[in-house]
Amino acid sequence: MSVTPRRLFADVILPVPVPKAYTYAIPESMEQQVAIGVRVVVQFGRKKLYSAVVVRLHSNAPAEYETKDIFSVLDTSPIITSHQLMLWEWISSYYMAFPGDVMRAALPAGMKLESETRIFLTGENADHFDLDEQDYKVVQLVKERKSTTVQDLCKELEVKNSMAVLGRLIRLQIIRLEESLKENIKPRTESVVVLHPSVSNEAAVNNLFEKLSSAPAQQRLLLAYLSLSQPFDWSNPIRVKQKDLLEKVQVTYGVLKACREKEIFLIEQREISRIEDGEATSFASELSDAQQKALTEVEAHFKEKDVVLLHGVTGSGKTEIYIQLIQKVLDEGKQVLYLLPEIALTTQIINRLARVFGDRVGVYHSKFSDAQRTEVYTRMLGQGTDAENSRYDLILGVRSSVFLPYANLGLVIVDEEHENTYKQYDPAPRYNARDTAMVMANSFGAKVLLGTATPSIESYHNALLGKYGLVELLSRHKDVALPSSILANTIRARKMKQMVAMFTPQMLKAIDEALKKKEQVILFQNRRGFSPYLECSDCAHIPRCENCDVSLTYHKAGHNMVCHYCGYTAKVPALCPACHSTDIKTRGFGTEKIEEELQVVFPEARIARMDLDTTRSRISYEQLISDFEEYKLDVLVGTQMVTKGLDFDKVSVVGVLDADSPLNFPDFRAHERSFQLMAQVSGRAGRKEKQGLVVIQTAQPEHPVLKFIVDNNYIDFFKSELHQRKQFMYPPFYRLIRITVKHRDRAITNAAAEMLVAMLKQAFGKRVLGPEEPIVARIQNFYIKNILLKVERDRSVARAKEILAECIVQVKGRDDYRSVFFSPDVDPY
DNA sequence: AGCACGCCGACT
DNA sequence: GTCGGCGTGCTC
Repeated sequence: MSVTPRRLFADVILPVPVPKAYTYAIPESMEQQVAIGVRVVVQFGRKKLYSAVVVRLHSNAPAEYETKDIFSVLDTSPIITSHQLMLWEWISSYYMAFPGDVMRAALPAGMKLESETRIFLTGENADHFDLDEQDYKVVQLVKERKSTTVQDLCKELEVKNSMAVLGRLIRLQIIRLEESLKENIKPRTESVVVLHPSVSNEAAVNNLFEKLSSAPAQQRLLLAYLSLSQPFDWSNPIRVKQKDLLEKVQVTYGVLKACREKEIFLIEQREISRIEDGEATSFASELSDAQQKALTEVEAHFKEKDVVLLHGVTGSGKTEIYIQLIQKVLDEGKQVLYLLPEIALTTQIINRLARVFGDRVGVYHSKFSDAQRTEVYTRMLGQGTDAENSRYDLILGVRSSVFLPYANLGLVIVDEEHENTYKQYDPAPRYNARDTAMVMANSFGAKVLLGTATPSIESYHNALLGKYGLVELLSRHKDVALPSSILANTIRARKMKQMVAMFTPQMLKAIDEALKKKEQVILFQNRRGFSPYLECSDCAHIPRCENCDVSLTYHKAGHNMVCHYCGYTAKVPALCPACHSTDIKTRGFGTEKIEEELQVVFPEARIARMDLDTTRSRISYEQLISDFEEYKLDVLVGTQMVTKGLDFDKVSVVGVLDADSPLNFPDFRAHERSFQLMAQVSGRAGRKEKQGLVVIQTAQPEHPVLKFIVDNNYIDFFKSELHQRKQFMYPPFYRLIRITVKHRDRAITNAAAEMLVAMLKQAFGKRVLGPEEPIVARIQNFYIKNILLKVERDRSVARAKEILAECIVQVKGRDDYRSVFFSPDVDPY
């Protein structure tokens, strides 16, 4: 009778798009280290090693397959918390994404170690075992180069079972694996100065002063140190930055060095964050009566409700209210997450919060390097080197910061709650950070504040239903008047031949008057559908992308044509490829064209353009903004970007060049988006004592949405929109799932989409829409069809998703549809 | 995702 | 006759 040894198994999430966790055996030597939330290295497939995250431990040996052993363990303590794992699971099931996709989105690249796994000799055991020829060869190879990567080693070995050899050597602890980060994160340090321990009381200092009578520079240094390190505490002398000290005394490093040698000072290295941190210098400013009232209301709602919607018009000073709330939560010893959309996370707001909260603020921005993001992550785990001080209490971040390892979250602020950039689209998981943050908050029992000037229909509806608390702040701060808006009829102006380029007389008059008064102007052009393209004047040929069904966008810089979907670039042809005419002209108008035409009309004006092309780097973006702030520019022409969170005092006129394209966008959110867009741009007009003017150019001045915008009437807009949503079965009454069908062959795409629709209709009837051809029906040589599934709010969405998943499996089961891609997008934007 | 296996075209 | 194209299926 033999007793089989109890073997432990670990289910792990791999960073690959497979539908579930995989089970690996835990070698006895690793039993102590393997825990839920630690990363392990495992072999997956024939020769690939991955770092995976342990999500479950058990002792049920799987019957249907052989388990492989875990190769090695990477962490000594979990780097994923239980809250995070819960969140991963929720995202994976709610957004129908693979766990591996969630893992990829959740961890900064530095912790994913798809980077390079390196092999090292442990320097032990090599002589203690009888190694066969292959083992020996591996050991020799590793020895020769000190360390090597798994990939290189396998290439060189030219044996089939090299993974098995590696595994054996690891188990014998002859070699070990280590994840080397591509970008090695060295802590940044600074020099700090502190009194030498021998100078431990006032008498010692006085004594020193006398000794230094012949060294006035050193005396001054000592004096400056004492004044910089106020309030002084002998038992715990304060460390002063070397840089500050030397600057104050205006002496060179040599003087300080002399002091160190005389054992007056110690110079130490202190690890600092890569993120600029300031001391907390200013306190939150006083709230106005309206702000104070709103704050009180928010807090009152929080007593009963978990989520509060703060509807505050632009310029009403929501940020001050946030600061007060953050302060209170931090005082309770809890953490705060302040979510902002990508474009709104500017240095303006970062600096403002850093001034109030100092180095308790961590910033998580996609434009920061991976090293910086990894640092924020590890500090949140409390694994920074300076442990007690290191944990951030306030995270200021974009979408992906919902994935950080919070320990005791108390409050989440979602600023610009309505922003569609909170929804990730491109790589799965297609999650909405606002909704995900609410789930995360819920697991901590934390409160959520949604702030916006133009609430999303969903959120406002929830507020009116009483699910969220609602606080309205509808007057601007410091009694600044809301701007007045006028509609400029482009059809009539065109008929009467009053248009100058793309400008109506009203628009020109407004710009002219502003310029004369030395005030600034912002012109907004919705990018979508109006990028400049080329057209042959003789045969009307339009250059198109080879891989996608779109016309190529003309870029003046470089004189080339670019596809905005796949990046395909081509030089502008000298002759029309269709008719060999030389008369090729640009059509449509983008910001570039507007800037050009405007310069012709107002040759004196200093005009700049702000769009994707001019703001590729963070520096150029900030440069533009500061130039505009410092009044080095008169007019800023821009896309979406100019609508977000920028506060300029001298802007008196805002022009919307084309209100029609967003209004006519074929999508159920077109009206909502238009309202938000125009309300946001309008909000840029008229700060301080002056009322601003907004000029909206449109071909349909009777459009009801434009009426609501001109009247600044959100409530009635909301009511009318809600009515439509109900009638046409859209959110918030129905949940949407959009399924994108993709294949290289148009006929197969269409047939597979039709088949899926037919199957879905059996289960969902008329709640299935499509298949529809998207605006761009071919991207990178894949033909695309969309299917829309509507699910009632009170129906089980989970069940609907199950049915959908089953249907997809069945369609993919058909021989000819095997290679068709189906990607579901839950709550699409 | 990555990799192997497998079945069809242009080469020694 | 093979080398290699990428379509398909599997990975604990």
